[in-house]
Amino acid sequence: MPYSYDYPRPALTVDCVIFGLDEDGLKVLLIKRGGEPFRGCWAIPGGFVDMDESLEQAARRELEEETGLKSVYLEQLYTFGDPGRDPRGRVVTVAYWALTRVLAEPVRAASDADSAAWFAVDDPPKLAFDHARVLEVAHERLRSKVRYQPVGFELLPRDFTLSQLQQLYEILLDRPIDKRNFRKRVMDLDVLVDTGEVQQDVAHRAAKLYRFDRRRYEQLLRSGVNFEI
Amino acid sequence: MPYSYDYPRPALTVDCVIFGLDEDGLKVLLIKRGGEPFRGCWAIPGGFVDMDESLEQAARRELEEETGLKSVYLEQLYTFGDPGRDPRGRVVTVAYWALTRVLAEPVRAASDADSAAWFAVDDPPKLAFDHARVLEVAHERLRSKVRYQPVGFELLPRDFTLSQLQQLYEILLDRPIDKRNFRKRVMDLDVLVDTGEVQQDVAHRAAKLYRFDRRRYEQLLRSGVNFEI
DNA sequence: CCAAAAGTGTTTATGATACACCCATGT
DNA sequence: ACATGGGTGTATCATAAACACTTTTGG
Repeated sequence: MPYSYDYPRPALTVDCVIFGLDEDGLKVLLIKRGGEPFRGCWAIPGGFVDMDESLEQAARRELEEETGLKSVYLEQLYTFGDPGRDPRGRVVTVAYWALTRVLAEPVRAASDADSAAWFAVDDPPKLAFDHARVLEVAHERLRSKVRYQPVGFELLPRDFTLSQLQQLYEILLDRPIDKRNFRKRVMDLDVLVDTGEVQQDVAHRAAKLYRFDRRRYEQLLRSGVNFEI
Repeated sequence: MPYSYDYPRPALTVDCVIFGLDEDGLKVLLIKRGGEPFRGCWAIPGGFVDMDESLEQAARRELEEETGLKSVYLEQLYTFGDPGRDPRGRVVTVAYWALTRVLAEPVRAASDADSAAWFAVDDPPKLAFDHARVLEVAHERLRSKVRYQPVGFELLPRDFTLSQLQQLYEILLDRPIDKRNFRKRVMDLDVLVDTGEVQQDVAHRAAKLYRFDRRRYEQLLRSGVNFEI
């Protein structure tokens, strides 16, 4: 092999911080480690990068292997590489993050992990490695991103009410939002389609169901529209 | 060594996209490669991560070795790791970026590189590896960051006039800015100190010189002030 | 006295915020 | 009929944008 490198190399892993939402608030998907080190400890799902796959492919593969979750839109978060972050030696990890619908995606314990479960982001268990820091960085990123991009739709069922959407934003932004102003802004963004359906089985007036129009959103995004909420 | 990893490992490098500014506009610092592959080709400065240094330390070290530049504030940009981005085999690179004053920092050709030089960001030479893409991502990041954080001060001499600052923002944002509105906004941010000095040797009324008050800026940033320009 | 950039306020337009009541449905 | 959340409009305030002339200095 011409010009091959022959240095000692750090090991390379990927980790996936997956946020979800249920009635109680914002959740994060963790796995219980089946092997050493930190056996039995909760951790962010992830694992080693194979030589022939891209970083994102690796993240996607590990996520599915460990939690059963697939087809989420992963975004690169940050690369953590301080010496000493792994007791076994030098390990650099490229962290990804994503949003998903908790209820629509029941997680299963899978091959590499004892079990997987959702935890409140505000009150996570003790985490392996420097994963508490990774989670913190991901949570910051989510909070900052939600302000200027309509990321939240990924956290809701496909069809949702405006009140659900508002609750979501109130959780993410951690402040109450005025109902009329919120609806005005959201409808002005022009990225929701009215499904024509309404909520079922509620003990009050049924709310209209909307759906996020990703196509339209990407169109508007390219044309420079501002999606600040 | 307990629990040691024994997988094939990608090689790990760091790269530093350094932006500067001179009379002609926005510049980027490149080195001419002294070895294969891409010998003689221009590239973003960078190199291998040692086993005992952090990623940022590695970036800082490589930057100084190859260009003589030190003490810049590096920020992590993105990690590029597609298989095939390096002809020698699997190489993952963690890219950093920074802003610096071109004139205050004459670059020298250094050990690992034939030579270093500044190039117009809009018209770079053909670059090694996927460095054209890396530069593109860095440029996007700069443009998006400059909108809500006063990053630009790093590109100017320590003492500068409001017109210089405005020119800088016009270059970065690529649009003309109204002089009175710009001055109003900038002075309202309350992060400039009047040095009491004025420009020397200009063939017109001498402008006042200001200095960026980083201490004050970080204070305000923590207290949640918005620095949108 | 001319050229060249520095410096300075006010008006207008736009978008953000605050705010309260009636409606539809299930029990 | 009542409890529960769904749905709607307007007035006010704050911030952003548009805009033109006088001042200083060196040549």
